[in-house]
Amino acid sequence: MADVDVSKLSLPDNTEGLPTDRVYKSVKAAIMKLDFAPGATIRKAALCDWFQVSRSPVADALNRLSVEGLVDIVPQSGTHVAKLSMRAIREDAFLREALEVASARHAAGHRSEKTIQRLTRNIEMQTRQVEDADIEEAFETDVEFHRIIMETTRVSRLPTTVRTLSPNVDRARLLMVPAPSRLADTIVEHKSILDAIKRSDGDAAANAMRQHVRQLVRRLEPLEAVRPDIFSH
Amino acid sequence: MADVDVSKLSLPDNTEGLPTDRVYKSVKAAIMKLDFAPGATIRKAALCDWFQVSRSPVADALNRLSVEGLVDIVPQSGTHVAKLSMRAIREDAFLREALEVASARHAAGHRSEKTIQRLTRNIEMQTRQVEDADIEEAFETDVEFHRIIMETTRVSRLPTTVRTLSPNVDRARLLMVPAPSRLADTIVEHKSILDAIKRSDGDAAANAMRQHVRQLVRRLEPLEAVRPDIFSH
DNA sequence: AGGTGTCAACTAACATGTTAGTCAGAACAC
DNA sequence: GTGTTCTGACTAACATGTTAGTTGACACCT
Repeated sequence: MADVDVSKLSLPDNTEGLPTDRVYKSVKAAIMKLDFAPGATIRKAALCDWFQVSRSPVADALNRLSVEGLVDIVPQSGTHVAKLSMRAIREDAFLREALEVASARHAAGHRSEKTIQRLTRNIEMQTRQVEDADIEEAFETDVEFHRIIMETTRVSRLPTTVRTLSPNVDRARLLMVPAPSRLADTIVEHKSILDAIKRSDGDAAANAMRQHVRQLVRRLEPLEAVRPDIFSH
Repeated sequence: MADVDVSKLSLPDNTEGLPTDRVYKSVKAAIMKLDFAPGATIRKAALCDWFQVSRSPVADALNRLSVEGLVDIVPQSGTHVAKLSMRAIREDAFLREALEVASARHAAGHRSEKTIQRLTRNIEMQTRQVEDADIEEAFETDVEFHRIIMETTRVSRLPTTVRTLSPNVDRARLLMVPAPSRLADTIVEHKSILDAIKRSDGDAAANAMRQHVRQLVRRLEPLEAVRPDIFSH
């Protein structure tokens, strides 16, 4: 498999923070943005050259990514960007669904005026952004909607945990062409989640969130056939 | 804070596997069994002596444990066993509940005769073990009950993920004196979970599992007052 | 006595030399 | 042409020397 293109890495000259963290964040971002193709070989020496650091911080950073499942390190052989697989995506999606649904149920059981206000405004904002075809911003507002709900749980690491547990869902999502009709559907689904939270109806909030999250993986299913090069069976 | 007692580590002479893995597994086990007291200082040099390896594998192993939240590495200063905190326990418990509940719902929606048979036998076995006061074995059978349900999801890493996401729940659990009456309650709760799965009633299975899992954290709440030495507030 | 500055000891992070395992390809046998 | 063996280049893992940041204790000043 071809090598990754280190020139796609960000912050090569930024010298702030610990070298290990710089390499970790930079490589992780490249993998999550698909700038590093799934299956490609990562050459540690190339990273050492690029960041102008020794092998230690590079090895440490890749070890961390290995724990998260973003790279595969074959002992005494080589390091590769983890391939996508429909199995991994479905597994990730199960974990994400579990945590998102539990968060929605919690939000309904512990609703506050403040939260409802934030969610209401969020939906209004996204509605406007979709009308104006601001796809990029609408996407970010969508993520924010989920973050607001997760924050009600007071589990501070929840947003990070969800992303860490389901990296393949996020990577695969980038391969989809964003259908405008889907954005409208998203808003409808968000509204029904908010409605359930307003009524303090935990079951309804959980069900609405479950339906919402399942739309994503449902739309990811066809990807494997379209891009077999970056999928491992 | 006092240093950890390296002599409590297992397998000092076992020379199989990669050094990094040996150190990692050994130290992790010591932390999870509370052989390494929460808050105690881990001296890397002592680990090097104990395992007869250089600083590299020790540092790598502790980095992995740091990512999992089991040790706190203070840059250029020192490494400590993560303290317990009721906040961390509640956060862990939320994640565990979310995943266990989702698993139970899935089991009810995808029930097979084989699974029902295994769960039925598991409950019978635990009933006998409780009658015979085989506390240790009953505990293991309890864990197995949850594992069977998680296996229905086909998410192979689920049992590992649950444990990795909630280490503080497992550590705190060791501090409790096992009340015999609790074991009897456990069996009743397992039965109601199994009943719901038999009926393919996802909502009921989820609710039963939620009630069951919440018993644990409810019983952990008083611990902070009893053992303030290993809790950080 | 209480607060402050300095310094020495200790620590993790980083650099680099060394070891051993892996793999692709060449050479060879059939 | 096909399958096998060998070999050399490449890799991650490990050992060890070096650097720089933190901490706590002690002396010193107020």
